[in-house]
Order: sequence, then structure tokens, then C-alpha cells
Amino acid sequence: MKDYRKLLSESILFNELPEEHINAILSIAVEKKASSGELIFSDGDPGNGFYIAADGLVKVYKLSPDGKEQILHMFGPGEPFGEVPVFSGKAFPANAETVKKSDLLFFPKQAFVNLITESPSIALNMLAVLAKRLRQFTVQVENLSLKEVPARLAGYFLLLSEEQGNTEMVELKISKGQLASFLGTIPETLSRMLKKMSDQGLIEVDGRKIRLVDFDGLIDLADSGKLDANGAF
Amino acid sequence: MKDYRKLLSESILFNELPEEHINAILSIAVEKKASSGELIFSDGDPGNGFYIAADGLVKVYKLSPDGKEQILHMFGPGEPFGEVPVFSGKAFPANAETVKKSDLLFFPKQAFVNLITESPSIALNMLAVLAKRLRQFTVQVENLSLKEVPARLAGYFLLLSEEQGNTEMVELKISKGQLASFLGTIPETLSRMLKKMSDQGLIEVDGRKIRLVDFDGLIDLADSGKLDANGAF
DNA sequence: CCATTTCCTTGACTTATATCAAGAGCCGGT
DNA sequence: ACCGGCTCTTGATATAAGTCAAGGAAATGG
Repeated sequence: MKDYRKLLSESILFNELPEEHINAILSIAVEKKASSGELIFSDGDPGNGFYIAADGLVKVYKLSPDGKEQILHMFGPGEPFGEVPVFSGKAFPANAETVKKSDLLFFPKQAFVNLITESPSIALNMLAVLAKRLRQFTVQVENLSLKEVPARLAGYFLLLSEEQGNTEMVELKISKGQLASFLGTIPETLSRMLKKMSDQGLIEVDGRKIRLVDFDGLIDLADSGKLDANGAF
Repeated sequence: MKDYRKLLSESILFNELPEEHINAILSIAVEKKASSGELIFSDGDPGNGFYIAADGLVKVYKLSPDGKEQILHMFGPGEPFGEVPVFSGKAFPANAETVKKSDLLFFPKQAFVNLITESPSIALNMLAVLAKRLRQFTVQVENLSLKEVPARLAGYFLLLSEEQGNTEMVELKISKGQLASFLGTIPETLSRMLKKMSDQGLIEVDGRKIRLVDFDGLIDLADSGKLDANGAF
């Protein structure tokens, strides 16, 4: 097994833990390699442990009967996913699939729960992980229910801008099709709205690079939830 | 302070705890009474503790700038809410308001975190609470993104049917306006869709009582996400 | 480099549901 | 019982965004 010590000791779930705890965590971790597009688990599958992506990218999503996809989360290196059945119920509530070739660490439920009872720090870190996830869901529900697609896009670009520490330009790390699924729309609409925002001078689009032309305008759009008619030419 | 011992020892967060733990929990709890329609906290307010409703009903919701409401959750007696800032970030991510006159118990953040570090059972129970909340959010996002309003209604009635242990009839415990906000629509649409489902022989509506006429049809509708054209007269 | 596949964009058209308005019905207080 | 205020229903209309189709652009593999 590759040495995942550094990754785990820096991860949100296990950071700042003493060495003997990291050792205990490593001893229960099971490595799984997955190629791109590989299904990790399905909605309704029994869940007897959770995962951390060590490398790569994983999407967790729901599918409608006619094939429409809603991506709930995208998880990169160091981020845990699939924890819900460890603590509540028996089954995974959604599907998980690799977006890129990935190395995964699997933590069996019982072994992990044992670790939690011995280490309040791990418990508190896991509580932080789940609480942060709840925050993200709150934003997602607000987007889907109360905001139009351009406002969702604006909010996403502002979030990317903060993560990438750049108020001039952001780069999409996922495809536009996946971004559409994440924001609750379809690629056609995404394309049209990007063009509309571009025509209104808010952004410039060059492939996966988005130049944030009118930063304040994007803040207004994200807050108000809809494109301002005043912005039309 | 009223004796909340029984309520707490039966709550999902504190059930099956030894007596001395319940005593410790009671010692940090602060009672707050709230009349109907009273704001408990606002989106963005600093959160330095969480609540449990001892009696009454509380809605947690987001508001759009033009006043549209999306209810995220409804919390009744024994259910915790407002925990997110205890574990992640500083501010509440949504608003909370009483729907009925309510008695609330407030648990200060620091005191509660101290309790958690001493009692793995409380930590695990809180993890179960948050994990269950994540399940509910997954359903909500799926509803908003992938299902039409009648399918959301069908899913809601089936859930109520299970809670109320009655496959013949369910009774709404919230107003139709609030149900609309919870399902991500407006009262006009809710009214129209109830009528449509009624015309198709799926349900019969009498005020807040909904007779589930075609239970299997409701299951199909909830699963498929849309009203079947075959159901039309 | 080239052929193939996949992704993205654009056009035409449809649809679920929101907006605005007003009347009917329900509920609680006096 | 009556009345006022609030909720719900219904009608007319508009709108954001989805469906279907096809071509252009980009990515991938040999």
C-alpha cells in the first residue's frame, strides 16, 4: 500500500491527530483503485464503510428514471464521502462514480466507530465534516428552488474565485456537462446562459477558463437570484 | 424550568444515556419560550449553540430577495436544529421560526462540545442526527431537480402514510401554504396539482385530510417523477 | 497527423410552473 | 352568530428552462 500518511494527516477528518492515531487509522484503511467512470457504489446499496479519495475526483449523484443526473457533490483528494450509512440507516442514499482515475481509501464501519469512541477529536472532526456538508446542501437547495441558472453560475464562479484566490479569472476543473448537472440544469441551458452573461459583459468564456469581467455584477447576480433586465443591451 | 427529563431521555440525540449524562445535559440547557411566528435566528446570525424543540413546531427556511420561501426542514418535539455552526463555521446557514407556540431548549456550544468529548455516545448520536439530516437533504435535492410537483406530493404523502401508520388516509400537520414552500413550489401550483391528482383518481382531498385512493399509483408517481399521461381522462 | 468519438453550441419548439389578480372558503375572536 | 383577516382556489397569461435535432468544436487514441 502506498504511504498515505501525509494525505491523511493533512485531511479535514484526521488533521492534527497524534501519530499513534494516524497509525490506527492507517491500519483499518483498505486501498481501492478505480479507473475513470467506475461506479463505486449505487443508491440503495448497503453501506458498511465510507471512503476518502486519496487521488482523483469522485462525483456523488442522483439519477432520474429517464436518465437526468443531479450531481450532489464532487470530492477530491482528502475528502471523505459515503459516510451517511455509517451513522444512519443501512444504505447509501446516492450513487458515487469516479470522474478521473482515482485511488480510494475505504474505512470499514465498525472499525471506524471503534476509533471514534476512543478519540473525541476524530468524532469532532467528523461532526465538522457532516456540518459542512449540511451547509453545502443548504446552498444547493436554495439554488435549485430560489435562483435562476445565471445566478447559480455567478455563485459558483465566485466560490471558485475564492478557492483559486483569483478575482480575475477562474478555471473549471470539471466539464461543462458536469457543471450543468451540478447546478441542476442541462448542457444546452448552461451554454445559453454562459453566452447571455457574456453578452451582458459579466464574464468572458474561453473553454474552461472564465474571466470575471464584472466582479461586482456577479455578486449582485448571485445575491438577487436573477439576471437584471437592466443589464440587457 | 419545566422538567424536560423525559423528553430529552427519549429524544434521538440523548436516548439511552445514563442518568448522570442526562443530568449534565439538563444542567447546560437554557429554556426559551417562543410564540407562534417568532423568529428564533436568522440566516447569517452568529450561532453559539443549538436548539431542541421541547414542544411546538419550528421551520428552518431560506428566503429569496423577492420574498419567496423555501422551507428546508420542519422540527417537532425532541428534534435538534441549528447545530451546524456548533461544528462548522460561525453563522447559521438559514432562518428558523416557530410555526406554533413553542418551548425551546438551547444548548450553548462550548458546554455541549465539552459533553461530547466526555461521552462517545452523545457524539455518535449527534453523528446519527446529522447523517439523517443529510439523507433528507438528498431527497429534497432530488425532488427539486429531478421530480415534478405531483411526484413530490406523492412522495410526501407516502412518507406521511408511513409516519402515521395509515395507508388509507393521512392528515397534513402543516398548512398547504407551508407544504408548498417545503416542496419547492407556490400555493397556486400546489392547489392545481392536488386537483389534478384528485381528478386522476390517485387521492381525495378534504381540507387537510388526504385519502390515498390509489396507493400503488402514488408509489409509481413518486418513483417515476412525473404524472403519467395514461392517467389522463 | 488523422480519424473517430465525445462534448458543446445553436435553433426550433414545447412544457411545467410561476406571476398577477380576484373571488371563495375557512378560522378565530368578539 | 357575525365579521374580519387570512388562506386557498381558480383564471389568464408569461416565463424560465426543458426536449429534440443537428452541426461545430474539442478531445482521444492509433
